Amino acid sequence: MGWESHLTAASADIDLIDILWRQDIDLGAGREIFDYSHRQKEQDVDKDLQDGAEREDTWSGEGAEALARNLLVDGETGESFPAQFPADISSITEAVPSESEPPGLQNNLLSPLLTGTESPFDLEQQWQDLMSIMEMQAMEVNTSTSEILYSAPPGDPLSTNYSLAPNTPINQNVSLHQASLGGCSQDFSLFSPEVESLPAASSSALLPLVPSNSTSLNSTFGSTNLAGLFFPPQLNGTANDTAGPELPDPLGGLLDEAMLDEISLMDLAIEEGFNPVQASQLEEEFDSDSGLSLDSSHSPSSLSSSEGSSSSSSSSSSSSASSSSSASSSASSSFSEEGAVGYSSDSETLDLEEAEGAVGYQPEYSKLCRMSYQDPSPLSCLPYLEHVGHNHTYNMAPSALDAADLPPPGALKKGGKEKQADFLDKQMSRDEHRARAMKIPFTNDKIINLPVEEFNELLSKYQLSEAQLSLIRDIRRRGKNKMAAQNCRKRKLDTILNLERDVEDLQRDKARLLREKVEFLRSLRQMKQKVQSLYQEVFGRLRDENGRPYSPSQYALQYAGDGSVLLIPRTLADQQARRQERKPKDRRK
DNA sequence: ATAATTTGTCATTGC
DNA sequence: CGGCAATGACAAATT
Repeated sequence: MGWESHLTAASADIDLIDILWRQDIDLGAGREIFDYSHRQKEQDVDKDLQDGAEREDTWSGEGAEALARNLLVDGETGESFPAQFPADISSITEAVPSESEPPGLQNNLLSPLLTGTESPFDLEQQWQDLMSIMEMQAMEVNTSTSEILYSAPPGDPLSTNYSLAPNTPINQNVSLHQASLGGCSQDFSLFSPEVESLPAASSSALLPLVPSNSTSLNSTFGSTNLAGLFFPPQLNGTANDTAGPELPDPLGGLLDEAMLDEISLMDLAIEEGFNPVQASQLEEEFDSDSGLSLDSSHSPSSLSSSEGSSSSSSSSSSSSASSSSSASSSASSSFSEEGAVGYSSDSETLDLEEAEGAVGYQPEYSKLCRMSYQDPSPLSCLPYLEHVGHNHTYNMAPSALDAADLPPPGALKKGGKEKQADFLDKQMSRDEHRARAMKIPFTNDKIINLPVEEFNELLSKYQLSEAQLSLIRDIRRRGKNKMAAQNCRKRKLDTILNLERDVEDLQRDKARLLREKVEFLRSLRQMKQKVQSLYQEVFGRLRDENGRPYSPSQYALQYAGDGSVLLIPRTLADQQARRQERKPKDRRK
């Protein structure tokens, strides 16, 4: 390969000569100064003559960058994690729809309760409305999780009902890490102490949670609302018999089908691996997993910082600072030498990976390794980086450079200078060859990277022909453009990485929100169940003037706004429930 | 040997 | 106007 490349390079050189001619002409250089033959000779010389000095220049910068890249690469491999996450999500989302199918199951589950205690519900209209809403939600929730959650045997309706409660509590323990339940539980306690007694397991689980954070739930479940919310579950039972399908959930609005699907999926996921208790931890882990990605917040800021205009980059900055410091420092040094000054800052802001990528000298890195030759180990490359840093010597005469350049680390062991020289020659850039051919008395590195003032000073120190001057100008122009292109690509890469990070962050947030939603729904479901049991308890203990129990089919309990509970005829309750239900629907539309 | 990537160069644009 | 950086496009070089 190497030889072939050489050949190609030779042909390319000829082309280059033509190009140079054109450029020279463009620049105004007289042909007389630059004969074609001359050029050919020069180029040939370039090929033949392999200056180590120029090579050193190339490598110094590149080598350092290459090293940096390796480090970065590792980091990137680490980043792969986030990628996994999306897959999980997708799988979850895909799975969701399937789960949504079995809504009936839940109804069945609830129905047993209803059958047992069903008819006797004499609830106020509000109660019914709330209940209906709750039912809807419960249905949805149940559909998603019913299968999993409700595995209780279909024994007596009552037993089944109660069985549900116990099951839920367990789930709560798992999922209920948030105070929402707490808030609910509190409400419950207010309502009636008995309720808690029924689902002992659930209540116990709930109680501890209660104190922590009930704000969200409380807000949603205002004192008035609470009654309604709680009861809905039971209503489900009753509603199923009477008007289950009819009642739309007011809360249902919150739960769109899509949402439900996701939730159901989430439920599955949670049940599989996400314990509610651990949920928070999991979330943290997720965040940490991003590791590379870091917090979403980081990314946006960093991007802006790096380039202002182009993109947002971000997250990497923080991470890069610590871990990459060593690598970054080396990289930065290389940068300065090459002259890609502009973006050194960017590289710093960026993660190691990014910085390296930006520098973009993977090939160079390999080259460096090759250069090191004697030291195949990657670590050996590091010393080169140091050299790179030192490359300033570069400016020295090429011959001196050659001698001093590579070998210093002790690389010269086997190969002999010749081999290394060959390598160096191969690594020399076209412009370096040209410069050598034209006998430019200073390094391309200087030509390219020196500030204008120093550059002019340098030129003034030598008497250079027009051809040499034009070549130097071209070298400077091309060199700067080369670095600009590298920076540009680096920037582009950074932008992409940052966008990917943002996507990962958003996916993580989405997953977290879904998890939280599932947990809330679960707690809500449990609360509804508790309300159901309470409702049954209360209703079952009511006696008419004759000491006989009220028929659930004829009467229902309704929760009044003032906190009182009324026993009203079923017909009234149903009517009120319908009225209240319809309004929310219209709003939705 | 070919396909895919990376890197260098040029032309253009805007500052 | 000249210089310079950024960037798209194309070509050469590498993998």
